Amino acid sequence: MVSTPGFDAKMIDCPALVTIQLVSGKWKTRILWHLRHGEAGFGELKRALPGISPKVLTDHLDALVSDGLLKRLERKEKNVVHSAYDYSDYGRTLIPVLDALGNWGLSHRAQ
Amino acid sequence: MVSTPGFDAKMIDCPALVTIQLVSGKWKTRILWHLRHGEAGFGELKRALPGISPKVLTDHLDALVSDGLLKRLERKEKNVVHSAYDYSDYGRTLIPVLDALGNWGLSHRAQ
DNA sequence: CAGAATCCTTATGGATACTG
DNA sequence: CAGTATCCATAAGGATTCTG
Repeated sequence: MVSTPGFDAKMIDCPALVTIQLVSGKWKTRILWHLRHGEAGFGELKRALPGISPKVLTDHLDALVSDGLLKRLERKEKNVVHSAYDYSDYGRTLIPVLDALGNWGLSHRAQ
Repeated sequence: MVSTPGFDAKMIDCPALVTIQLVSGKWKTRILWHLRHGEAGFGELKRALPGISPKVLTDHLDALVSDGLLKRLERKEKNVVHSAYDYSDYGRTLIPVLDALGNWGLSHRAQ
């Protein structure tokens, strides 16, 4: 898994670490970034992230759901299961922070 | 090393990833957090980060310097070498972003 | 479709002893 | 003091195949 461990005492020295832990992982920010446009299904995410394997996508989504940033929506049409992922209310509060990260990244690494 | 690879094309889809990459690493945010109070020597950092090994501290500092966030200051008193690390001007622009991360971490994980 | 199961490679971090 | 040099453990990520 890529999930976040419990609340480590060491984090007290560094509040930023708490947040970083939640979004660290090779594909987590890209998943979160993609979902800014609204929910997306497993397959859509897979297509949006060329190169990711189903196992790794599952790992990352599980971690994000388990950390409470995303919620999983399951719909059954007939006997076909379709699942989608979207921000939870809690996760949505992180978006401005992701914006701050993104803006810094753009202005300091672009060109 | 813990240094950041070149500018990956995939990052274009996710500007936040650019920033995250620079501060990902078990001790990087803690190092950066500590340096907010001003420069610190190798030994001081080591003491401030209980549990870190000299090799890992070196790895992380090298990465941060190589990514341009920190600068290394070397002073020779007699034949004794003392080195200290501090934010570069470039690195200092990241502080508000670290604050955003820290504030989110405090308000959403504390209690 | 949406994963689960397996197996495998490598990156990251760590312990310890040593050095200019 | 400020690191190097080694060797080691584990976690993170990946490729592939299979299934309800």
